[in-house]
Amino acid sequence: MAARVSEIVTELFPTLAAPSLLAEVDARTQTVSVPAGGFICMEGEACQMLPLVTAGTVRVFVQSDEGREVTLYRIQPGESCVLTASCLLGEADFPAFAVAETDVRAVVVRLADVQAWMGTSEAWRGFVLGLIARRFAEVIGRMEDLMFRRLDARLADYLLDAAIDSQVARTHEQIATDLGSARAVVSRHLKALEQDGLVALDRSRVTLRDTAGLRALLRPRG
Amino acid sequence: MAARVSEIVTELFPTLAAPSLLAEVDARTQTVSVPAGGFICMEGEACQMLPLVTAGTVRVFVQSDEGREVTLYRIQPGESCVLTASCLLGEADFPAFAVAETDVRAVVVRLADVQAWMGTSEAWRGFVLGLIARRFAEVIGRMEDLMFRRLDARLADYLLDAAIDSQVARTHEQIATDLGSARAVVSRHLKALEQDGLVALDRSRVTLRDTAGLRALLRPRG
DNA sequence: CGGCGGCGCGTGACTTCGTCACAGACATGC
DNA sequence: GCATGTCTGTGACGAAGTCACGCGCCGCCG
Repeated sequence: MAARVSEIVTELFPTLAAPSLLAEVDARTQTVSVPAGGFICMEGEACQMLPLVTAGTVRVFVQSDEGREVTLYRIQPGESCVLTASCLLGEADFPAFAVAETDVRAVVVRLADVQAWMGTSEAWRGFVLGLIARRFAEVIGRMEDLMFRRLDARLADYLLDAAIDSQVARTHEQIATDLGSARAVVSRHLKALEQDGLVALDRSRVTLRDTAGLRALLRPRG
Repeated sequence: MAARVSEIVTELFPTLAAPSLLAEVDARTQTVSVPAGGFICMEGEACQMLPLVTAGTVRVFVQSDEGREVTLYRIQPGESCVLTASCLLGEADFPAFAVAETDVRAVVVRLADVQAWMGTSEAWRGFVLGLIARRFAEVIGRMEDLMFRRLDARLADYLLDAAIDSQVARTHEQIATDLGSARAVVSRHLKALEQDGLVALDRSRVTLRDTAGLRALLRPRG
């Protein structure tokens, strides 16, 4: 089964497909599973592993003392938890929470290997640095979004983005934590959208009725 | 004068003090000056240089279309613009603005050297990655701050931190952009603090009168 | 010296958003 | 059907951002 790891990596992480690195990967990593809801990393922890996600999604978020949350980003297959990476490499504590949203499979690389490969593999270096840079930019973009855009614009954006077949199968609560807002506020905005005929509301589901109308709401910073 | 660069670097960036690296630094870098108010890097630019700041401070911030700003962090002597670094290494665009707050001097390293040294110098690698990791954590912490703490707590924090000899020589406008708020709001809060006897207000200056009282305001997430 | 213009500040009116509380609607299992 | 927990709707309120305007201080210039 060890050969399988490099195959998975080659497919999902094409930039890592350098022969010498893949041999190392086969020899020195293992795969793990985390069930939906499981914690990957907690705030303040010192990380010891770098997970390369091969299946499922991980949500990374910060949380206030009172329980309000803001989602920073999600890790998809083919990506990695760069916060973990930056903790490992910079010896800082993890500043957020990461939980599996679905069942997650990942190839885990040990701290020592992460660091060693930074020196020995051009491909590995480019991969890790690229991830960190893109995430950093993404988080800053998210911050701009949260600070400067009005909720109706962000909500419209979110709905258009999250819709599958014009349906968003989420509760107002889930939408609120993704947007960094509060459930009651999201409910009110959704109600307003419904009254304008842009969406239809059901329990745990929003159906988009007028995507052009929704797109018209994006303007503030869209 | 070339020998001087490695001396400056040794003093301000002690973790870079590896002989072979310093020789490279002497041979391949130059120093630059930027006057107060000068732009270091603009949003959307592709960066070509990595500046290691040796004197002065740089403010890195995001800006809304309407002109509202949020300061992400400041770069002090001995630090570097890690956003630049992450752009360089990850080939992403710079997602914010960086301007010199005071006259700034810096040693600049060319893109090619930044990348080459990542492979050849352990010290360089540790330096760059450490900077990125700490900044990433700092920005996330800032986001928590902005999202979850009330303005009076953040303002008290800011005043205590920025005071020199119990004086903060800034306009309400400057304070507001640092806090990611609006001038009018800051004015109101400062007025309230004055009425509670915690500060005294003059044109372009806040004088702290009761630091213990100010510290008592920090509690929400402090 | 007087007037003028820019900047910094104070303040009121209004909007948006978060918080809290509570009620009703729906789902599920018994 | 009934009970319980989850999801949603809504009103009241407070915190914060927006907009507008006026005032005082200061430097400048005629």
